[in-house]
Amino acid sequence: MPQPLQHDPRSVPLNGGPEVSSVRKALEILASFSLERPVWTLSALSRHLDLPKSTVHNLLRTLQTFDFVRQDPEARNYRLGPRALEMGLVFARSTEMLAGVRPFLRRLAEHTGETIKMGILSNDRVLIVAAVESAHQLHTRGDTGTRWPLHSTSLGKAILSALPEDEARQMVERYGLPAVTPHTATSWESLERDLRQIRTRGYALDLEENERGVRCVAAPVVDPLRGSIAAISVSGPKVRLEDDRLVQLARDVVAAARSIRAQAQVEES
Amino acid sequence: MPQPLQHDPRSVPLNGGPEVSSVRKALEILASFSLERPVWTLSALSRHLDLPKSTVHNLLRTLQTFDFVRQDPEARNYRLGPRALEMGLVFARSTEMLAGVRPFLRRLAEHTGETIKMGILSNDRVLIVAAVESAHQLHTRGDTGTRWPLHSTSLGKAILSALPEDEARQMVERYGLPAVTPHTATSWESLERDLRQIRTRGYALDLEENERGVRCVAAPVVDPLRGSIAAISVSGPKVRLEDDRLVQLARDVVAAARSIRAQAQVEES
DNA sequence: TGCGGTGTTCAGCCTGACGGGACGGGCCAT
DNA sequence: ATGGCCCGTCCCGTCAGGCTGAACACCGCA
Repeated sequence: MPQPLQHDPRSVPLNGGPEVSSVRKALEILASFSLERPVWTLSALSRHLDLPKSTVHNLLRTLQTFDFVRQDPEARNYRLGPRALEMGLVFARSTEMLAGVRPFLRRLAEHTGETIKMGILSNDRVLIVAAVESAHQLHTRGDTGTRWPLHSTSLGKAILSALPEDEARQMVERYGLPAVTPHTATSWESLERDLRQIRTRGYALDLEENERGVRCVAAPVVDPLRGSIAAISVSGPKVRLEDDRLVQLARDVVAAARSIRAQAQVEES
Repeated sequence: MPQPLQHDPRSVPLNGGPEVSSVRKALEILASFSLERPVWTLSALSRHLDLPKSTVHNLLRTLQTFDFVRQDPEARNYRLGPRALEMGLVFARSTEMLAGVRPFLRRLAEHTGETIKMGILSNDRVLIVAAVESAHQLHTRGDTGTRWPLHSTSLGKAILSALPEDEARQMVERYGLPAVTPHTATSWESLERDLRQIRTRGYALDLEENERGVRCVAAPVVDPLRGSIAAISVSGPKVRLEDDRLVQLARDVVAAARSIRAQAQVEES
């Protein structure tokens, strides 16, 4: 069963130049809080990040004074603080494309009956920023806040397809191409062939590349001014998404992506 | 005209013990990004925080590698990155009380016809975490992500009323009691009298204490397990919120707060 | 062609972050 | 009770590494 990604201390991108290591450690602490593991004890963090307890303690104390992290008074364990939410809200509301997408996603969900997700690039993976779940008994989850690999998901591939090729390649190789299912592309060459197709036809497919039995179609949403790139997808069980329906869904997704971009442009006033 | 609060470099709470100063600086950078000022240049940050440009530059570089901050490739200015959103989502979805409140707020908004807000404590102020705006032509804004003083708002006072008295006092005095309008309580003693009343009757009023012509009623929502405290409010123009209607609205708000708490408890499974 | 604005780089000094180790308190099973 | 084990907290000596000021490159404007 594929899992959304937890923070992995190894994989951190380099963008040249020296870093402030104490800040890096503090950010690694922050990044450790995920949907799957929203609560940490000091010692667990210390083991997870392979840092002495006292170091983690110092950093946590500093994070606490800003309410980025909070300590439960009795259980003494740590979780994110309201400051985290504040930053998220500021990001969301100051990013034009994200501001008014929900209605579009909802409409697409109603029209297709399947789960709709929207994702953006975050640290070499796709972060789900908005989702509307299908009403069907059998459906894919739409968990906002989770992160997934670029190379095994339709959202990821859609985003990659809209990126300059060398950037795309760097990102993919920084994270690697693990075989999530037997259908996952595990070499840049095969992925690259896929991306070329995606660019010409305008949408990306995921045929059980990230989870057995699940198919998806995604289209990129590019904000021409300021190069931020998002993607939206329709996903569902293979039994409902046979080949010919997939083509129809692709059309719907591409159309929705276009109208989101159009609306974002209008709002740039 | 009252403004939501920007980050103020001076006012930062102390919780005893030493801090990691480079981390503190990095967090001050993050906290500088607000709804009112979501984009910064390096030099502006350096002036704002009174730090050398090279220092800010180092810190920004580190924040960038984790996608907490992004630099626009051509404009070269900085804004928050997707990682900020991720943290916000993790916080929101791992905080039981916040998970399913929107329907309650929407219902209350429909029933009262006025703007509904929900706020939590963040760094000695109230952070608006969710809101539904009134459909009336004339209405108060519901800007999520903004922060307001504790002593001059109904949300703030409702939260204070649910806190141990000494904690409440510390928070208020850390921030100070500026006179936002002529009706604002400017001494702890007068505020304290107000809080006592709030505790006995269960709701807080704001009679033009934060903005001329605006009245609000708020009730606290306490999560008994794990001491997190929120509040919800109804706010609108004085002309629609005369004395007797306020009493009715107070009843509605208190009832809504109760049902939110009840639902949160159920979900603690 | 300068001037004021931006962001970036570098190297040396000295601070202040780091981490080992000691401490105190719950909790559980012995 | 008693020990073991986990938790978080504290302190202080050491020396890596963060901080900074100055120099630099770039851009747009006058």
